[in-house]
Amino acid sequence: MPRGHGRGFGMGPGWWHGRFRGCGYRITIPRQEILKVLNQTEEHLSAEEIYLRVHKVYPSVGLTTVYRTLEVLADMGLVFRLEFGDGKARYELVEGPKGKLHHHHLVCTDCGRVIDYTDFISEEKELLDKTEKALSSRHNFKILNHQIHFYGLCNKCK
Amino acid sequence: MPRGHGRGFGMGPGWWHGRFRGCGYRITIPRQEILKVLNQTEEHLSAEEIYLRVHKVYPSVGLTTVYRTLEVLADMGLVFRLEFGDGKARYELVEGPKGKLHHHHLVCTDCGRVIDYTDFISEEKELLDKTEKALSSRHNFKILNHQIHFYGLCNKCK
DNA sequence: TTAATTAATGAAAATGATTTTCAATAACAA
DNA sequence: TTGTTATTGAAAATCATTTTCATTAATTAA
Ligand SMILES: [Mn+2]
Ligand SMILES: [Mn+2]
Ligand SMILES: [Zn+2]
Ligand SMILES: [Zn+2]
Repeated sequence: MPRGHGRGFGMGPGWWHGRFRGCGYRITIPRQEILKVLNQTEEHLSAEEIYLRVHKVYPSVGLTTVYRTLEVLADMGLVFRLEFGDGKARYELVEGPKGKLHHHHLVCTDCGRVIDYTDFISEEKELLDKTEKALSSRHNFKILNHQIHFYGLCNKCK
Repeated sequence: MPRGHGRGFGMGPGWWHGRFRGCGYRITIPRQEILKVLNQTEEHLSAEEIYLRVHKVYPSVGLTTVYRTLEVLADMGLVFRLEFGDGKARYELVEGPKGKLHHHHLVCTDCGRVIDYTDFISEEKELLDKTEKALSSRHNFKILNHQIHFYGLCNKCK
């Protein structure tokens, strides 16, 4: 198992410390706890849901700080901010628990359930790369990332 | 040119009348004007932008009605509601002006510009179909539609 | 056509997520 | 330890969207 960027659960001070310091950010309890929450779930949590979980352990942490921290983390490229159309933004680690990396989403338009689509068909990745390059040059557009959302009805709702 | 669903600009009462009646909806001036606005632009307008344009012609039409109408139109499957991450929803006709159909979007994270990506690579469509089928069965999920958003920097912003 | 029915509307108020303000706090470099 | 200043929490502000409710007007029945 590669150790370069690897990170498990009991890794001491947290792999993100260096990243923070490098950007001139201070390491604070709210920031650590918010990252812990994100690293402990497979869900796509809203700011308020994250707040509630942090709040259980550190009741002094406020919702405002959660919003601010999530913005910082998104700017640093540590978390993705996702909108599935239910009016609130949702967040997930770019490099999620169990080393989960880039993936796409199935969203149930009825109950709001979100399924990560990780069974990545290799052809898809290739085609996406090719498409990104074509679009990049055709529209003189520097593509940094992309999102694919499938909307429909989950097994319970259809 | 097929006439079945075809529609140009000077088509009289509007091709959507039948659709409305079929759903039990009444045909009103606000609804007609909102559809006109959407049919006259290639942009991805917010509710307020649509409101401003309708308001110029019919100052009595209110923003509330624009929101309500857009919801109806989305439910009817005549318009798509899109979120590009700037905090306001944007709308476009499913079957846009010049007969533009399904397409994807390039979004500039700096200036917010949205580019329709219609230069559709045929392989992409095929692969997407295949992927939809695979996901459908693997997750027992009924996929109704999908969105692909590429985020990055446009020629002016990079 | 006209009257009756009721969907649709507009204004104002309410909502809910997110952002801003600002004085107090705490991280950390020296 | 101390000084500097980034970060914080609470409260207020903002902004898009929704709800409420009395009025209006599209459609239907006569
Ligand atoms: Mn995910
Ligand atoms: Mn478009
Ligand atoms: Zn569902
Ligand atoms: Zn731009």
